[in-house]
Parts: sequence; C-alpha cells; structure tokens
Amino acid sequence: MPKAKYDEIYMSLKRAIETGTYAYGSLMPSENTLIVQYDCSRNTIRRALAGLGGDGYVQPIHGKGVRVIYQPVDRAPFAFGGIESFQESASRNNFQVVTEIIQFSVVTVDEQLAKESGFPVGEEVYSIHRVRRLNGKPLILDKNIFLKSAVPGLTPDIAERSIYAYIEKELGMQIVTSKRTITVEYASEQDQQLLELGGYNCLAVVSGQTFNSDGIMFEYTQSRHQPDYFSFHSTATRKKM
Amino acid sequence: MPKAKYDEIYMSLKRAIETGTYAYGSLMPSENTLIVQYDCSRNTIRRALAGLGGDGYVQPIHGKGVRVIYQPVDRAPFAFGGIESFQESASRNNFQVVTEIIQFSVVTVDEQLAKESGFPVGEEVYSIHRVRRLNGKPLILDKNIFLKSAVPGLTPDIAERSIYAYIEKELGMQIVTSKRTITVEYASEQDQQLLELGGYNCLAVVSGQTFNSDGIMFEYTQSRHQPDYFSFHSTATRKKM
DNA sequence: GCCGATTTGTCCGTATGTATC
DNA sequence: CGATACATACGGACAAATCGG
Repeated sequence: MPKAKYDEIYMSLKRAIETGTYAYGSLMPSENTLIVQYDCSRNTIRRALAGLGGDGYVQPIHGKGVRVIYQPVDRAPFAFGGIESFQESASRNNFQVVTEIIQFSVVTVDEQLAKESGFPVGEEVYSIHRVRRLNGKPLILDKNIFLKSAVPGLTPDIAERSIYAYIEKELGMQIVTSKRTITVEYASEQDQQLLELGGYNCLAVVSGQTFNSDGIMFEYTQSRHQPDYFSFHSTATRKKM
Repeated sequence: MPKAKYDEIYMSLKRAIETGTYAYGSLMPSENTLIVQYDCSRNTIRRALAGLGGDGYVQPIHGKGVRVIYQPVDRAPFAFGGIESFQESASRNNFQVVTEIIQFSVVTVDEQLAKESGFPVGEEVYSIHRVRRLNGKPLILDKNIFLKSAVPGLTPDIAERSIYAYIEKELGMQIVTSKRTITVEYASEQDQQLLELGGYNCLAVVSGQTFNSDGIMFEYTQSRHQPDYFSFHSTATRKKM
C-alpha cells in the first residue's frame, strides 16, 4: 500500500533506527549517500528525513549531518498519541477490550452544544456515550458526537465494535486531521459510577475534533481516562526565530 | 536575520487565516494562484501550505483544493471552563509569576536516573527543583536536570529568573526538538507540601527531553501541574497506509 | 459514462547559499 | 581555503482526484 517512494524510504529508515542500525547519538549517512542507496532524488530523501524529524527520530544539523535522537521507550502499558483509536492501541498491545454502550441517540445541535463542540447550530448529530473495559476493568468513558450527514447509518451495534473501522472501511472515509486538548478534571458523579477510578478523585480528559479527507469536521470527542491508563506522547520541533 | 521565503509566505497566509481573510470551511486560493501572488515556485508555496497543515490551520484535498480548518480561539470548543495554561493566564492577566528554588545541586547520573531521564550513567548534571507561584499561589513544581557540560555556569540566581533565557541569550544555544509525555499521577507528599492542590489528590505531569541544535539532549524536565492550571493542545495528521 | 480543465500529489534535476570541519 | 553536508529555491514532468459539461 505504501506506494509513495518517499514513504517507503521513510519506513525503511525508521525501522533501521528502531532496530539499532543507526544508533542514538550517531549521524545518519549523508543525503548524497542515501540518494545512491535508494536510487532517488535529493528531494525524496529529504522528505523521508523530514518525516523522521517530525516523529522525533532524527534532527538535522546544518553542515554536519543528521543526528539520531530516537530512544526506545518501555514505559506505560500503552502509548496514546496521534490519531490512534483505543481499539487500535489496545490490540497492538494484545489487550482485550470490551465496549459498553451507555447512550445512543440522535439530537439537534443547540447553542450550548455548538459552543462546546464546534458543530453548527441546527445540525443533526449522533450522541454516543461508551465505556471501555480493558481486561474487564472500566477505564475510559468516551463521549462522541458524530455529524449525522457525514456518518450515516450508525447503529449501537457498530458503536459496540469500532466506529472508526466502520467509517474507514464501510464508508470509505479517511480520517486526516485531529485537534486535541488535554486537561485534568474532577471526576463527576457519572465518572465515579461508570469507571473504576481506584483512589483518584480526578481523571485525564482528552477533548478534540476530527476532520475527514474533505476537510469536514465530522466528530467531536471527549475521552475521560482513568489516570493509570493514560499516557500522551508529543514531539515538537522548534522553527527558526 | 535573513528570512526564508517559504516562511514569509507561511506567516502571511497564517495571518490571513487568523484575521478571517480565508474563512473556516472555505477553500484557499489554488497553488497556481498563490504562485502568481507571491511570485515564487510551486515548491515554495507547497512548503508554506504544509506548515499551515502541520499547525492544523488547513487541510489539502486531492484534486479539489486546500480547506481552511482553523477556528478562532473564542469560537473553538476548547475555551470551556476557563481553563488556560499557566503561561497564558499569567501573561494575559498580567499576573505576577514568582519562582522559588527548592533545590540546586550537582549530581552524577546513576542507573536509576539514567533510565528515567535518558542521560548516560556517570554524567554530571545540575538537579534543580523550583516552585512556580502565580499571584502567590504555588501551582507548578518544576524538576529540571541539565547536562552540566552543555549548560556550564548555571547558578541559583539564574534559575530564579529564566534558565532558558540564559541558555539562548548567554550561551547562544538553540533549542530545537523537545519530546514530551503527559500523564496523571497521585500527588506525592512533596507535591502536597509544596503546592496548593485544592481538593485534587493528583496532578498533571509533563515529562520530557530537550535537544539543542547539535542534536544533544541537554535537559530532562518533569513539570507537576495543579490541574486547574493545566491545558495541553495538540494537532495530529494521520499518515497514509 | 466520457472527456477535458483544474487542482493537488509525487518525483526528478539543477543551482545557489550557508554552516561545519 | 577547500571539501562536505544540509537549506533554500526554481523549473519541469507526469500521476491522481475532482468537477462540470
């Protein structure tokens, strides 16, 4: 599927870094060397390297080379970053996930909801509340709002499995951009009833909007996480000033 | 400081989007149009647009155009509850920020610290603990570890003001890449003693590494935030598969 | 359904500037 | 100073997706 050449090179180099072929702190082969190795143009190599830089894998040093700054991480039970769904990250780590539907309804966006979600007033949306159980323990409360016109035919049955799989495979829609905000809030009555919070009196809240390949915002999400199972990773590269 | 052309175009377009010249949901002028407007090559335009995409300002749609997905802050959904970052509320309200040094020492990295921070065993580092007060209220506990060889001459006096200003202006070092992980943890004894946590029994923890322009990791940070004053924003773009 | 115009996506080659050693 | 390596910029070519006629 990765038919773009720069993407193949990107993944090839990424794997080489992860397996230690290029060690932390060392310099990558020069661009000209890579051009010969991969038989491509300089632009293509630079694009692959730019991708690695965005992932926090390498950092270019003007006039010197491209330094590897990737270090293996073995911390949290599972990492949660980018646009990876709960299902995806869980299955990647071989955990069993069960989803329970708490609420499934169609509502019309009012002033209040519009301000919170970013959807225009008057739009019809699905409002879905779900509890995610990891190995039996209820750990995440997901509140999703989907634009009905963009995600037609949603049913509780689908929501119980994976909505993202339905959207991507059945509807053929591609998820492209997601904006998220992370905060920490007091656990509400509902949180305490539905989740197993242990001794925590608060939880990690991830709020965000998701855009499809048409640039249409079709989802607003609020995920409320039991703190023990929450970890968010981010890499930032500073531009020139 | 000679500016790059793509960066000027990037900033020009960004400002145009922020001021509403290009409205949310609409399509940007085509690349060919922008080429004429800015008198440059297509690559340069595409690079500027790629920057806007990375900021979550626009999203390109193959064969159609580039859609604006930026929403002004006061209309975006994330303004709920008056949650602002420490920096934001401090500067916006002209609040007074005071930094108190809790600890300032030079230590040698042992096995334990190496695993946590990513610094090699045996390196000499500054270990600095500081409490940030906003209008007198202690809200953030900052634990910094700086590589001594990379940041020589650090003193408690400097730490009380701004270490970053010292690093950038005095040492002429540029900060390029930073990797961060966000978790939620129980408040420790120390947290409760030093911070004003209100009713919270946990806090937001931002751990991270910072790399300079030589690709050397010179800082490991752990910031422990009172939940009310913590908010983290992120934009992610899904890779092709 | 087809075709052509438009628009973005990928790739290549070249030239020049700038930083490091 | 020269060699090497990354940074910026330009121009051209073709592919792929969208849309209107």
